[in-house]
Amino acid sequence: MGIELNLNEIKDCPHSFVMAVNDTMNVLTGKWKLPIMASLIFGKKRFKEIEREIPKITPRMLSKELRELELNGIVKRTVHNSFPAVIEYEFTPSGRNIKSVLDAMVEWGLDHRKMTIGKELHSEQKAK
Amino acid sequence: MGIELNLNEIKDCPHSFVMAVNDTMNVLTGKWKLPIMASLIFGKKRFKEIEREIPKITPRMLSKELRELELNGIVKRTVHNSFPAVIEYEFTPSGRNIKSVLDAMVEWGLDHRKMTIGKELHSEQKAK
DNA sequence: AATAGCAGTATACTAAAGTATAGCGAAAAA
DNA sequence: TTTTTCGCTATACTTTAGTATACTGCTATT
Repeated sequence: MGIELNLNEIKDCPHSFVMAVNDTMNVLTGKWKLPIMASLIFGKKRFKEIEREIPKITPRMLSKELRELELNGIVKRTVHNSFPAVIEYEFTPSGRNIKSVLDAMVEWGLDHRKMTIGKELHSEQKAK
Repeated sequence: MGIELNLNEIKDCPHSFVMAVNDTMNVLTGKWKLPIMASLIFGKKRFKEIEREIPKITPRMLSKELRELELNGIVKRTVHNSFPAVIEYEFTPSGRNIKSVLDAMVEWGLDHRKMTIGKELHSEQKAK
């Protein structure tokens, strides 16, 4: 599978590929998405727990990003009907699968650093 | 390989993984990076060629994004000493390899759509 | 001689993303 | 009874990303 395109494919079917990449990018972009996901790797967490694990995040951003992740089907929000209500966040199955994308990113990223040693300063990579 | 973490790994070595993911995200984020890369898939291109292939891009953005891609070691810029000078952009080897990340994104993206049919409107995914 | 193409840059602007700070209503702890 | 915790929201602000429009110096074409 993949984006291996010959000249027929590029005329016939790349639209769904482009959409798929866009969907994935939508899930991953935003300053706090990855830290939030990292904090959910080991299981359910409550709002304040996540907030504590990500020192500089504001509740506004955490709330906003969690809502997006929920809308996009990455994270499931559960309200337990106890008093006071306990609310928990966790990955959906599909959300957990995004690890495969992160794996590919880790692999390429490490490789890329190896291949570019001495050719550039990686500190400049952030200097946009 | 990958981000498969046990409790030892998460204490000892995740920093390089996090940096690797960040490097990859830096390469992929920005409205025009993917279209530009798509236009370079089949080989070298000149500035104006790329510009023509991406109808709504402005020369300012094209210039900026190409410069970033170059700084990040994804794209190579070559000035041929003909008159007038012809300037060409092409992938570096490492840049070409990022296809592996895009493949993973296509795969997850398609899968994710299948898994969430009926559960959400994908049009909402863009509505941040 | 005038026009068009190349490879961009300059300046000014709008829109989107992110931050800072404060506060809410309910309940539990001190 | 005051304070703290939970799970957020509201308002205002700053910063970053992207757009619009014009222009440059050079060469080639008409």
